[in-house]
Amino acid sequence: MDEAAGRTRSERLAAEIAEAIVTGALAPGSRLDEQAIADQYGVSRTPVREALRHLGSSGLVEVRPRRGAVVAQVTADQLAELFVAMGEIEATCARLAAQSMSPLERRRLDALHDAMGDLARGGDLAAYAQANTAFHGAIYAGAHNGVLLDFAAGLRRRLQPYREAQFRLSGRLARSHAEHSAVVAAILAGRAAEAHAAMLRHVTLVESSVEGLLAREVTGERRAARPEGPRSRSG
Amino acid sequence: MDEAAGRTRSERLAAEIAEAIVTGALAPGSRLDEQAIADQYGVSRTPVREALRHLGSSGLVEVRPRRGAVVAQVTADQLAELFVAMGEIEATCARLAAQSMSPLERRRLDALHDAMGDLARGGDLAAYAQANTAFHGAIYAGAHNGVLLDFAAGLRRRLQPYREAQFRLSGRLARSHAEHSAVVAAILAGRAAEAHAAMLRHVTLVESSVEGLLAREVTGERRAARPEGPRSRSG
DNA sequence: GCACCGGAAATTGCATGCAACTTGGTAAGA
DNA sequence: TCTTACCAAGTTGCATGCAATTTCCGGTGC
Repeated sequence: MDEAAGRTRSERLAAEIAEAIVTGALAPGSRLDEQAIADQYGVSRTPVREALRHLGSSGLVEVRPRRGAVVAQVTADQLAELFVAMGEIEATCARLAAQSMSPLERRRLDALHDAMGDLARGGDLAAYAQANTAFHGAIYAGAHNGVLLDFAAGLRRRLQPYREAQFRLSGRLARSHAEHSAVVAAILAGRAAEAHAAMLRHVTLVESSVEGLLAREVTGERRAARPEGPRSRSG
Repeated sequence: MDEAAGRTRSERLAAEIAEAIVTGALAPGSRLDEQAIADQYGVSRTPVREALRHLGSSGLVEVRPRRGAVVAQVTADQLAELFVAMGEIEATCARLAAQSMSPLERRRLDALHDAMGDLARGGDLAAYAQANTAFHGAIYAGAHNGVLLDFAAGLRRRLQPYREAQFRLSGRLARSHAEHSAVVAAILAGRAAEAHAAMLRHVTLVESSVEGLLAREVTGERRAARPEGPRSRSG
């Protein structure tokens, strides 16, 4: 039946709404009407409210007191900040991983990296993207720090839509794999500072390539999405 | 009178409960009975539930589905992870601050640091602790990254109880100020890598001094595992 | 004596209802 | 025509009530 029986309705709602957001089914800026969502899922407003609050504290939705919730509107500035933070956290995890990964973890990272080389040469975008998530996840885990792991995972989820777009660029796969090679080599050799630098360089390049896409999307976007309201975003 | 009039009851409740936790009025592990809290604050359970969920996602309380909420129980291992993460984030902010602080921000940081020198020499623990929060906050802000700022502020709040204990140690004030000097000098000169290293060293020293206190506190309450987890797994 | 089992109390999760606030639209006045 | 006041509709915040689950406690069997 429902294998999620142990979880509460609000948890399942939060998971479903989050899925709808990261997959793009709910566009940024969309209003999240409590009653409408409640009707849609056949529950009352109470668990919907809890789910929205939960997503609010994870940054996926923006809850404004007495004014309802909307799918988090990521401005260009905020996206840049997210990418910088992501890069720094990933680089930190890479440095810690170089210091404290177990031999088994290192072997697995190496094997995963090798397998991704085949995927990159084969040009399988979807498979590479999935393996890429596992690759970065392995490095987060290798840092042996649950706090950083949670933070990195949350950031990655928020950046998921923008990150996927980046792989559509031709030639990014081989380049991504080459950058990974530098990271893996440093981690396997235990060269912490080098692992940090290599990962930071990698994510910074991802960021700059995404920024190109974003510039087109944000500035050239038609009114179809209808952002909630042009609030003065001077900062 | 009530300057929090614009905020909702659940927000005020969250702030008050958080205050009670970080000040130690609510001990770690305490059960947080919804009805009891509701009666205590003269509200219904609904806003209490929302406040508890909010605090749950910030890490201050642990909410277990269908089993109620308790003040987050921080084990020795988790505390170590929190300090490591805090140190890495602070160091990252220091490096970014060295790169991107405005001249005004640098002057203000320098002035604050000077003022803290007087407080340290005067031995005013409370004033120094307050200024210390402002000092680190200035560096978070100097990184010009709201994501890292939020993360650092959240971590700092969770570590607040343990951090305060550390200042009670004699001689820590002068030592703290000396370590700050290295950080400030690097930031003002724009030496990013040096700022990173100096801040990491500073926070690591704070961590090790707190670990001594914690060892006594934790073992006094309940027999805990060895403070240093087995990093290299045998098997 | 100890483990196991069953029922009652307590507590959480959710549904429903109402009041307060926000918002969109309309009309009056300058 | 633009601004402002106001009113109505819609939405959120909160209180209350009920059902489901957990927890506690006493009894029973081994």
